[in-house]
Amino acid sequence: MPADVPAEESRRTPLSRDRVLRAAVAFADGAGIEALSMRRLAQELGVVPMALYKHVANKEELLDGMVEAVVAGLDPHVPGADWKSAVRRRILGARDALVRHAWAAQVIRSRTSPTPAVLAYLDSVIGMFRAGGFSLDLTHHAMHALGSRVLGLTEELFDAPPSPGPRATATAPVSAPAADPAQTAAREAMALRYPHVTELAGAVAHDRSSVVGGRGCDDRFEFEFALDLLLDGFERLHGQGWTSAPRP
Amino acid sequence: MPADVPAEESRRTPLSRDRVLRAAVAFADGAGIEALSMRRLAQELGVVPMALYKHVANKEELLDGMVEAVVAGLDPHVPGADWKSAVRRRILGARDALVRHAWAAQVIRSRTSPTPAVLAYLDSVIGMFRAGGFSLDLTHHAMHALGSRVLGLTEELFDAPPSPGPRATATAPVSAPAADPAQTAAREAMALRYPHVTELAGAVAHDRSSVVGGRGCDDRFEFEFALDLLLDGFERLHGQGWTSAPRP
DNA sequence: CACGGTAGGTGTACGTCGTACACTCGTCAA
DNA sequence: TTGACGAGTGTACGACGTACACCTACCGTG
Repeated sequence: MPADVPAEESRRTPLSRDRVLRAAVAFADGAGIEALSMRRLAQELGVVPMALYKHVANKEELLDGMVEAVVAGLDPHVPGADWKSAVRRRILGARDALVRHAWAAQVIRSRTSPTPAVLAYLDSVIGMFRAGGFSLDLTHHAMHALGSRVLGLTEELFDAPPSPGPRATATAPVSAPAADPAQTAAREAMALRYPHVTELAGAVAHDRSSVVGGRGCDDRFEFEFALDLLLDGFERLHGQGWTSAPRP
Repeated sequence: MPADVPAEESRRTPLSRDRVLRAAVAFADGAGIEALSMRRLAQELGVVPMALYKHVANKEELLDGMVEAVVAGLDPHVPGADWKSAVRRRILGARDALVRHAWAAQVIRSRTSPTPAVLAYLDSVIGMFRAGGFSLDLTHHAMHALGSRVLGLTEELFDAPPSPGPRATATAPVSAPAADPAQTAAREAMALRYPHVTELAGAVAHDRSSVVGGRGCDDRFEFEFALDLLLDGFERLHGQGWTSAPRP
């Protein structure tokens, strides 16, 4: 083992949360998410494993950060068009990102609550429906129906906002460090940052308390809504003798 | 440490692959899939960890077995009806099972190739479309469009059948232990067992070799097919002023 | 009845993982 | 000059999956 390298080359750029995240994304892209461990990542960065913990709290937060990095990279918004092509392009753009980073869909699904960039993305899609004149009601069910196609997020997406979410303040660059009344402040900040998500979350009586009955929005209804929409579509196509590639 | 218990109570029912699987499912139902480890499961069964390996090859196979146990429990087939309500009821039945076992969707998605029971399930759904007069073409795209709603399986589902799948023979109770010509035998056995899946897989030119171009069936096309079906549906509903709960 | 094979349960051990905790060191403000 | 502080280090612990050698109770056969 060489005792002491001449002091150059050994100390590279001094590491940072951003560099850690970027390296993690690159590593996962190349070697797969299951190969990503704190130790391997540290090795990749030429550093001892524990050094990473000065920049991310733990592996969970590392994964959150990786999702943020990917989702934040989605292009801002498509030029003005009807809601339909706007939504279409936005979602296809998101899909492209998830195809580029094969691990991302799985990781996003595994997160217990959405990260800020994901919320921002959802907010923009909801905004497109609203701008197209969709009712809150229809927008809500449409979002559920799109389900995993709107990125890779499952239907339990809308859980977090109304809940006492410690995540939103912890991960987001919102100030509000602690204390009790600060929570309402955080809620307000969120309403400003994600107006459409907030509007939707507020308008819908999302009572998950009763699994079976429970008026308002239950998972079952959303599932059937999407299922029937698809089945009706199949029926229509079948009826008119549809065959592949009707669209260029 | 008690030297020697009176010899009763200590040796319970003698363990078996089935008992291991059942215990694993029960444990995951109760404690969550992330809490399930070989050691914990062994403890739950009052046995030393390595004892499990006499009944399952490794943890991967344990998870496969758990999926099998859940999926195999789906009721056989609904009484004769039009394709639409048949498919509908079958899928809702599958969904019920996945709701009962919250871990199942995630585990199914994580499997690299479908287990026999999953194949059988798919086969039955495909069969329903075919019985309804659907073309192979439309059936194929419909299955992709249903995507995660058909259980929890992703779109890369149809990879395995045409590939040199060592899994199909390894996991399935098909005999054919090894050797080269046995492979075609296994393929025939599969065609018998899952006729519709085989038909579909054979008819479709599933070339994943070229990600971008590649005539035939590419992921991108399937994604857009489903997306457009949904968007068209939304447009129609929006146009006719749809509001919640039009169906009982 | 003795006996050897075998299936099923055991014990020990290894390498890997995430990460707690105490440390060293270089930098910069006072 | 000092002393606080933040970034990187080293050591250690308790999980995890599982390889491998072992024991042991049972079996059909001689």
